[in-house]
Amino acid sequence: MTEIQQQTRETTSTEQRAVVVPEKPALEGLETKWAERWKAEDIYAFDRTQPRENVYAIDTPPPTVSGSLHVGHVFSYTHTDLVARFQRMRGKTVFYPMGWDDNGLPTERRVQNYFGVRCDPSLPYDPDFSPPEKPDPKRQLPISRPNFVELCERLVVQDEQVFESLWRTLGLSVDWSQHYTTIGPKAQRVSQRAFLRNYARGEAYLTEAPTLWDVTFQTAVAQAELEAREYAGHYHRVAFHGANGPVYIETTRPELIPSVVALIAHPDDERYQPLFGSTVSSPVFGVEIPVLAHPAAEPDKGAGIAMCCTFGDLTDVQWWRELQLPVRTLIGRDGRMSRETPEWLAHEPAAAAYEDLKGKTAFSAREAMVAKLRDSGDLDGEPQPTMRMANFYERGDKPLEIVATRQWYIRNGGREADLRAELLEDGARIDWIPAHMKHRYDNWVGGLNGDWLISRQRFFGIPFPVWYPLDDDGQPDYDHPLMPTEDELPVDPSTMAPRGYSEEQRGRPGGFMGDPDVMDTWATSSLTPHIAGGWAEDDDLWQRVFPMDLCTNAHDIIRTWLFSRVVRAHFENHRVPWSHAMISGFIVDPDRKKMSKSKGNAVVPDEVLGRYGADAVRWRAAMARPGLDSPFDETQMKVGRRLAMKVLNVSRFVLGSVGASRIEPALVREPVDCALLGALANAVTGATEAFEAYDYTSALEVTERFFWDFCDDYVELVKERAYGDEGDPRTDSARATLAIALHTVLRLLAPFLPYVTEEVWSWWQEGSVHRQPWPLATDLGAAAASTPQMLEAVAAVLAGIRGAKSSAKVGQRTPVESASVTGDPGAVEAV
RNA sequence: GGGCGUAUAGCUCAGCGGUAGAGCACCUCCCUUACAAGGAGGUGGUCGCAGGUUCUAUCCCUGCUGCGCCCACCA
Repeated sequence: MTEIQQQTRETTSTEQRAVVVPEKPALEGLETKWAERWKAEDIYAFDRTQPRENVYAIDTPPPTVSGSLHVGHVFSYTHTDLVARFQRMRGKTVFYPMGWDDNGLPTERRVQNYFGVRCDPSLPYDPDFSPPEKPDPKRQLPISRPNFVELCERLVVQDEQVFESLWRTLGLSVDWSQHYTTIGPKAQRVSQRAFLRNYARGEAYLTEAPTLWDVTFQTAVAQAELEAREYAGHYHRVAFHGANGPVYIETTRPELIPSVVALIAHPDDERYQPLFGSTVSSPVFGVEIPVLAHPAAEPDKGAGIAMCCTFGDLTDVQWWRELQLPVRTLIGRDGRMSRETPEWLAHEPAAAAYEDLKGKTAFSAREAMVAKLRDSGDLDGEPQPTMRMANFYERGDKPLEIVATRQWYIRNGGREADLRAELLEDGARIDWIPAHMKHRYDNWVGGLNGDWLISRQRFFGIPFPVWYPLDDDGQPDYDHPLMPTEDELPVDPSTMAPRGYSEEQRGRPGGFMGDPDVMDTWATSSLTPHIAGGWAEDDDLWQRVFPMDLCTNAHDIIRTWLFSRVVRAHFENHRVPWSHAMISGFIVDPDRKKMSKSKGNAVVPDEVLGRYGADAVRWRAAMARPGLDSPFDETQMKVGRRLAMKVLNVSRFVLGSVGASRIEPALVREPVDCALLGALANAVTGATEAFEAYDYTSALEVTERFFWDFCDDYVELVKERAYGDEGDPRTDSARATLAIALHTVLRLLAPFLPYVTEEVWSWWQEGSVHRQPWPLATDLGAAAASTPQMLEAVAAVLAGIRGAKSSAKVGQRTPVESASVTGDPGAVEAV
């Protein structure tokens, strides 16, 4: 326990102060009242003078501020907060920063829609620009990149205020002075510094390679951002012409026939063995192409022989690489067929046939191609409709193309068995909650098929701190990039010149060009421990918070955020960035479908918080165990609200009617009182053990069980005795027990119901309940060693009497004339 | 196709070797001096299916089925 808290403990347990209980206690208004007080008094401030062993550090996912939050977010952030509050009361100073993920494509899209603009990097900066009064989403106004970035920065500030306000209302015990953004100067410095170090150590590299490409956003996309979706298409049975007759292949993408580089079948496939080594000519175009063998060809798929194009899919990439085939790219970055006739189609009849395909989208090129195949008689039968899975960018709505482009990568084990094994070992060093979530990590790392692509052809992001020298012809030399020193960071190569060059040399032969790309947002958010923890900038802080104790995120971003942080810390710090990973499930709709704004089934947090109050929503969140999906059900919020109301009312009774009795365990003498404290001691122990194992749900259940029994049975039972005269040992015992139980149970409930517990605490205690020490069974005195059996027996008698009254259909106030209690506590008869 | 999880009262979930528990919902009663956005009492289950281990299985093992998620799947 820290010194601070030891002092607090003495203060609260000895001081007697006036008890002020409101006439009509209510939940309404508690959020505003206490959120303001917590902010003003800095209740959740991190104490950076504490040594590492007294620190509990949390890495929290920075929410995408341009998105919208739904109750799922509210629940999982609450889970983190439960742990934070428990650890704080256990005596740790909690490092609990909040970040906003505000860079990247989601922000760009929101700016486009919000202001009705689009970025055109060819335009010059307009210092007097102001966005259109009435945005027309159909006619987006083209603006310069600097103007566009200004709008992004303006909008995220607005969005971040909304988010912060929601988190404060929810009662997250974040230290807001530690907050960061993924586009801010600190994030820029950290991202660029880490990148420079990755580059210097050979972990980051630039290369030209086939890349998954989104034609809508015109940017490269990483493996982690893929989503396989069903996509309707047709199988086309198409004839290639060999020396001994036609060879039929089946394809869903006939528009790629002009870029075919080989036909490929399995080496053991007897049907095609005679053709291996020969050539066939492509339909319509008459291009001679080889027939080759490769084990990745599947004999039972389609015709068993596939056309390999550069590039139709990832198998094509594999064949191209392993069989050293030429590149015949036709689909460009805009998703359209090349407007130039490529050299391999320069001869007739290919050149004439290609004229009709030039500049067409993949879709219309397909139609044109099918018509040509019909004309030439190379289409066998009619196209057969089929549903297949295709790769999409998770934010896009057109299937990805594969385009050869120059991109920055960070090694992640996708190409190296040794590194992959090390990263799997890292996963095993993390304590996963729940444990089975480690499988997700292992599956992902084990299934990587390439390094991590971090460059994006977008505008609002952290630029690569890189320039390229231009040779005498003005061509960039990508093999000798120019880098800044770390103390120059952050840099923007689009507005700054590299050392030794002047701005006039930009784009000139013998001069330089800036790298035009930005980093993907994961390349920044993979460094959240470093950004928040002051890596390489505030070493004193860094030493106190890293490695962190806990990372929390939902299971869908194990493959992205969690894994990428492991990669960066592996290279930079040679260790895992946190000891524990607590994985949240989703909040799903009543049909168990994932909530999402696009499906229209997302529940807006403000409404729920307004209707039931933050404590009730937090209570419901706490009922969802780590890793388990939980259906949203509003009726359950009422239960949380009822608990919060009960806390107010029973506290009002204990403190108001009975008086602020002393918290003196020595006064507790009566057997029933001792039994109550015994039950409380069990609850304290149970809740503590559960919380230490990150099982906040069980901690709540144990606490609630005690609390309801306390209210329903014990309080009813001792009312009369508690109303007695002070000085009567029986009365004093009852009152002390009530006070001790309330004093303890408020602290047990504080992580779950921060508002109502704080409110009640303020009626009779100094300071914030959230800075109090977590209760210990040993604080309850000798009486707490009693077993709760006596209480259970009495409760059973009470239940028997109540049952008898209920059967007799009389009010519970009705006096009992006689009751007989036998050794079997269940057998109670009342008249 | 591979992996992971899950299957218990109408709903949400706990239990995990000794013939079933909670909350909600439902029914009944009670406006009781902490509490009607309450209180009290009660109804309700061959614990997915089929085998196996065991004196005993909801719980352990095997197989199957349903559901969910992740991955793979563009010929």
